[in-house]
Amino acid sequence: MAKRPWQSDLHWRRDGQQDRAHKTQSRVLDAAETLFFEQGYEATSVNNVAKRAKCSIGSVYHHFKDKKAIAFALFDRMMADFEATAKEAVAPERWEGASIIDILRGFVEFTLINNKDRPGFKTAALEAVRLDPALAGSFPKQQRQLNRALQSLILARRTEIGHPDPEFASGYALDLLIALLRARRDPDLQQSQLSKLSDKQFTEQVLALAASFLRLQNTGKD
Amino acid sequence: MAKRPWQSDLHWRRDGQQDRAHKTQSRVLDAAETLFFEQGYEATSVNNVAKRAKCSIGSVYHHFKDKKAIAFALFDRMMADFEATAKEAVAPERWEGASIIDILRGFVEFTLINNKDRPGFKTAALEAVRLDPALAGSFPKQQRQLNRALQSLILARRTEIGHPDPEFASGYALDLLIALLRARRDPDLQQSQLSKLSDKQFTEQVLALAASFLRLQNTGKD
DNA sequence: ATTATCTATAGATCTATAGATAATGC
DNA sequence: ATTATCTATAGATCTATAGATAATGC
Repeated sequence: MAKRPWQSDLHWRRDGQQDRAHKTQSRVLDAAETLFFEQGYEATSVNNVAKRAKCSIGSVYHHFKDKKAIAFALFDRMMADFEATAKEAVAPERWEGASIIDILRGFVEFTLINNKDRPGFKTAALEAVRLDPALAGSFPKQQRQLNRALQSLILARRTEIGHPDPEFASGYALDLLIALLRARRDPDLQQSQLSKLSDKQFTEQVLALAASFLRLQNTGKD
Repeated sequence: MAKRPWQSDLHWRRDGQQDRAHKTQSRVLDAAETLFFEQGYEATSVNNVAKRAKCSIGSVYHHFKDKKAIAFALFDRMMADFEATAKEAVAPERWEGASIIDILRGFVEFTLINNKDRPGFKTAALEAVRLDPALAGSFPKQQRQLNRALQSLILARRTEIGHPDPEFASGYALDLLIALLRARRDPDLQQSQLSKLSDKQFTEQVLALAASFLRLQNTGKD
């Protein structure tokens, strides 16, 4: 496999050669993802991780050079997962015959599900960036790529857009959705009306807002 | 001074009786606010704090029972500052003759300035909540209060609102502004169009969006 | 024969205290 | 006389390694 740009020798991690090696590494990463999210990176000892992964501390250090390397491996795993999912999600053939609102709905629903399934997904990654500032660009870069892909899916349907500047409007509408999705997720914004809505209601509300901003024309489906 | 609900004996802190005592406590809190924000609570040693505050570690422990007590004192200070500022900001006499858009602009501008001046303001508070989950409600409660106060300022001008449900719309519009302000602040959302705008442009953009959502009528100010 | 796992522990922090010294303000 | 500050350090982690034992797969 080609080296990813965020990997380096600093991020040493053993190339497991046995089946159980891969399984242990996965268990360690799963344990770390949960604990780093719940308690933070520093508050989590390598012993905590080992215990939750049901292996010894020595085993952890056999697979990972040091504690940092665990965080870097989590970052790597998150980037790979994100890349794979994003690539599949924005494949043009997947959206043949779909309207702009269908695409936006797909994006919102996917994000809501992902936020629920893996709450620690991003926290761990941000930790890695703190440990090695050189990584700072990688994640935003990937998100920008996803955004651009979504935007070009939308602009391929620009006849639906009533806004005078479709380029600007489509980018701004995506920002809007991302901002609202985050606000809903944010634990200390639970006072808002946004958080009181069910997933379904939330989705419809924000889509209505985006549609009104873009001034989407009804394309005459059924 | 009356005890605040988030204070308790767990949050022990010496009642300084000399001038320099108050100054030292402030220096310690300032140092901690910065360091907790930059490196996180666990990664910051009490010695780090003492050094930045230009005092000894023994002095820190003279004023604060333990490391947690520093975080709690920061939380306390943030709550008090927030309360004072919010109370002044939403005083009805301050907004006599102002339109809804003036009020919203005031809110956005204030938040932008505060985010810039004290980036660690809220991080430290969130740390305290993690250390004592019983605090979890206090901050959202205060924000809700501010929101309600803003909302009632807006609803006092409901004749400007064209939206059929002013109660819902005004709450939702505030949520929208808060979400967009956060997205702009979020360091790993720097890819967005939101972050590319200047403060001035950003303010006008989000106000236009809120105005369009509320369907504000021009009240005839030239 | 190689790779993965374990136990035990050295060495490096870091928190919190003890005890001595200096500054304050009545 | 009281309060604030300092230095020095005990005791409790926590990271990372060494060295022995067990499992894998050629």
